[in-house]
Amino acid sequence: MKLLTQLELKMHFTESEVILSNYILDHGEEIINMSIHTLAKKTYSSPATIVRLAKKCGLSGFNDLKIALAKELSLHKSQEVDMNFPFKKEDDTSTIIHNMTLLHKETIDDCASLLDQDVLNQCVKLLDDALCIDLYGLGNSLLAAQSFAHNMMRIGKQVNFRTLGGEQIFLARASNKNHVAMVISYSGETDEIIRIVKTLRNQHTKIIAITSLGDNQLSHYSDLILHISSKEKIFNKMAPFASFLSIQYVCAMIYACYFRLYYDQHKHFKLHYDYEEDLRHPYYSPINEKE
Amino acid sequence: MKLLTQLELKMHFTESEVILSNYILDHGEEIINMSIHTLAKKTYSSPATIVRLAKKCGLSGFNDLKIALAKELSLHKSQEVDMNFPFKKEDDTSTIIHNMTLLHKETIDDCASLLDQDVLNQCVKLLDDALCIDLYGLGNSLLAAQSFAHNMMRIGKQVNFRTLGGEQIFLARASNKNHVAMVISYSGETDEIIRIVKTLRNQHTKIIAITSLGDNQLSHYSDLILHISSKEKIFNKMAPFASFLSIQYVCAMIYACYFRLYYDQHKHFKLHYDYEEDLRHPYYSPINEKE
DNA sequence: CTTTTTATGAAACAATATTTCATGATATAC
DNA sequence: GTATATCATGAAATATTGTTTCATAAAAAG
Repeated sequence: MKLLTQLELKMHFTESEVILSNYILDHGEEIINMSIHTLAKKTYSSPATIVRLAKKCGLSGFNDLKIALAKELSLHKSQEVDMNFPFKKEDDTSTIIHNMTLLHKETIDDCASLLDQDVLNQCVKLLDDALCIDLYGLGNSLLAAQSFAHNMMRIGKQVNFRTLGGEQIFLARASNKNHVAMVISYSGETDEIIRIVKTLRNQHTKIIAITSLGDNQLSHYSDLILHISSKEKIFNKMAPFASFLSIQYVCAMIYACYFRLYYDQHKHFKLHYDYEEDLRHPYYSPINEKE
Repeated sequence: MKLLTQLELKMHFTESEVILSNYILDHGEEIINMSIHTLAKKTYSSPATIVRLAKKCGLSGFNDLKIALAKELSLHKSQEVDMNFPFKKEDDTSTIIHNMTLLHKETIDDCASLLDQDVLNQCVKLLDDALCIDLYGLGNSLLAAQSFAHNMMRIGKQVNFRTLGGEQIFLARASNKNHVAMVISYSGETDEIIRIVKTLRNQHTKIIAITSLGDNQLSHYSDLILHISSKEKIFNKMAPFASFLSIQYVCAMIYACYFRLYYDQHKHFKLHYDYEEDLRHPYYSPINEKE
């Protein structure tokens, strides 16, 4: 049986053992860095009593108890983080890192469960057939999708986007039925984005939306919809970590599935992680070149 | 940093420490029930060497090492994905999603274990004291850090960067001892980056490097070094997913810790996830305005 | 009221961990 | 090439920490 469970049950515990077990339950992490004599003093008992308790719990001694405690406490740490308040003012660096790491992993899990395989396959098909792929989005949304554009271009598929404010509408006006537009917007209700989507519709451009769950105008005008995590509220108090990561994740999945179509063609390419190699040797090595 | 990670990395380890660390990695659970003298005998070393290794890993001694080991081993190991070949040509969409999701989560775990709390705290202190923060990096590296710049600027801290090719060197030349430069480069050996870092040194600019593990020129010239996962090889066959995510993760941690410093000042701000709200109402609500 | 059982901690003891220090190896300076 | 400094290392001394013994006192049983 688990140590912590036994300490809670206090089966056949004597008076001083009850005091001791309560102290251990209340001061878990501290005990681990305490000597048996210190703990004896704090609980107004003795080393002998502590060792007796440890043995009563099926352990060989106090050090064994410490290790059992360390193991169980490392598992017991709660695994839920509030996406809108990942940490408090009083939290120390270690807690912040822990919570922010969890937030990242939770976001990924969340996005994975929202990802519709069929829609993803249809998106990849659409992108493959497209003459031109155009990205639309504001601020962080477009930023998160830019690495997707870079990746696609590396394997020879053109992806266009405009970063200058207000210029995306011109890209939309210049598109046609052979284009596929990827429109990224969390709310799916921003005026500028809706204006763009309406324009795209007029041009008969195919539209893939990456947006949060629920009905919104963007979804209404789109051919295919890929959902991203909506646990992070629109008015996040800190920063749009989850939103950024979600978009990036969905784009990575699209890319991966697209890549598979041309796996043999590209698997021998030397693709450098951050363009540094590309900057040294601006052109990719040809497909048939030896590695 | 996690103990097991450090034992694997063997940074600045001596010969006998390497033997010892390998033995510990191979005999995890056994070590926990072993005395320091027994372990010394098994590894043909001495108690002194073991204590030295423990201290080198930031622990107080052998018992502390045992506890750290117990904690880390109790956390079950997740499935492993080859970061350089996350999926095969024959894999179906569901497998690709599964593997790519794991790759993302593994990368985050990996980065979390590589993150040095003390260095992070020092970075935040440096950034807080800085008159100006400048970002340097090529391609994806800079892209991944741009959302950091946006987040920082939202809470009133100026962060500069240049995206036009070759222009970053001018930013470096214009910096001085009151500036802090964040230089992001996976290899830490790209000519352009080294040229920039040397310039920054001449200008007495403080340098924070975000780079992969191991000695590289960038690390050599930097004041503080934050490491990112190096499991993804430089010549990744598919796309620099892990590299991009790693940089973004480290930047998110810096931002979160920086944010804490001014928690009260900013917690009532309405920070929108993707600038859409900002575009509607270009100016933040003042601090004292009711929510 | 005595005897037995039980709980308990002080202290002696044992084990385990840490530090010191001498040694030899290696690198660096002269 | 030699002198000097630096480093890695383990034996031994030392310190710390954990365990056991045992005397005592209180409670329960006879």
